[in-house]
Amino acid sequence: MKIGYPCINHTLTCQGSRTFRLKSYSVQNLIEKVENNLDCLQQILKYNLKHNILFFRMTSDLVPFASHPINRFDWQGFFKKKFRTVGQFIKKHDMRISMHPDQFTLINSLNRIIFQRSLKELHYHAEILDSMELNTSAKIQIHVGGVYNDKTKSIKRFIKRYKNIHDKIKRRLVIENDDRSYCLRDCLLLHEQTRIPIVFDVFHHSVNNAGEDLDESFALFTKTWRRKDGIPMVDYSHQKRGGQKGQHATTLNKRVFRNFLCQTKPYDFDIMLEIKDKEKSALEAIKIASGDERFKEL
DNA sequence: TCACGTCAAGCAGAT
DNA sequence: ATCTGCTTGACGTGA
Repeated sequence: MKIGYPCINHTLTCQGSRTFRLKSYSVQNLIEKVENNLDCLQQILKYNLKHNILFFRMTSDLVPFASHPINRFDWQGFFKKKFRTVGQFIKKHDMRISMHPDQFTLINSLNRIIFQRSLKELHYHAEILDSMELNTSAKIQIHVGGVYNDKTKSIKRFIKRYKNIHDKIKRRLVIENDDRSYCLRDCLLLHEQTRIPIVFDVFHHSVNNAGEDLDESFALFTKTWRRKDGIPMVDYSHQKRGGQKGQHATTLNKRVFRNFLCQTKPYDFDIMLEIKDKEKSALEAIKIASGDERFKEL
């Protein structure tokens, strides 16, 4: 069991995920920003290592506009050494990495152009992880996509398109149950046809499910991961106190988290904490988990 | 230095 | 019709 947080670190002063406007695009600008982003990533990873945080979701903004037609720059070649160095650090310390392309990445879109754009975006994510020479336990997680008033058809469209996707993407792609359209049961249906592993989002499941309790859910989704995929991944969050239904919590509720660890005792998995205060909650979670025999110490 | 309009991209649900 | 959330606000112009 490893515990982590997504994308940015609020303790460090470095500004990660620095991007710029399309209007100010230039190769010079791109190089500058990528350099900054990679430096910042390195700082974050160092911080994480120091604090026993061995799971991290890298921002999709490492290379701004990488999948946009405006980009004709060979950033993979230019930054080859730097990506490799970061990757070596990750591997040396046995860290786990994931990425989460944003909501515009839709394999099952009705619009073929959106699908094509999404492939490019996925390709970009795969290139990042490949440049770091990480194995296939480093994953790219997406949601199933839109429903378009016909879930059955939309799932079928996903499966059909998935089958022709390049293996470079496929070997890293995992799907996550979401909070309104595709629940765990839908993802399992998709898994049967595609063998895609499922990232289980605890919070999404609590608001969108087909009646499975936590234990049943874990029994089901953990089976979708094979050895080469690494151990199963879980996105963890809970309801923001006093906030609107579905809003992510701003700080970790320790009692609820302790209870969650207790309820899932029979299973080993890595936890991505989707809590607004990021590394602060990760540190709390690690404190709580450190008594747990599943938890991985340095 | 700071305020604030705007930023590549889509969908669903709430208002 | 318009706004909001999504994994993360932050860029950059104009005063």
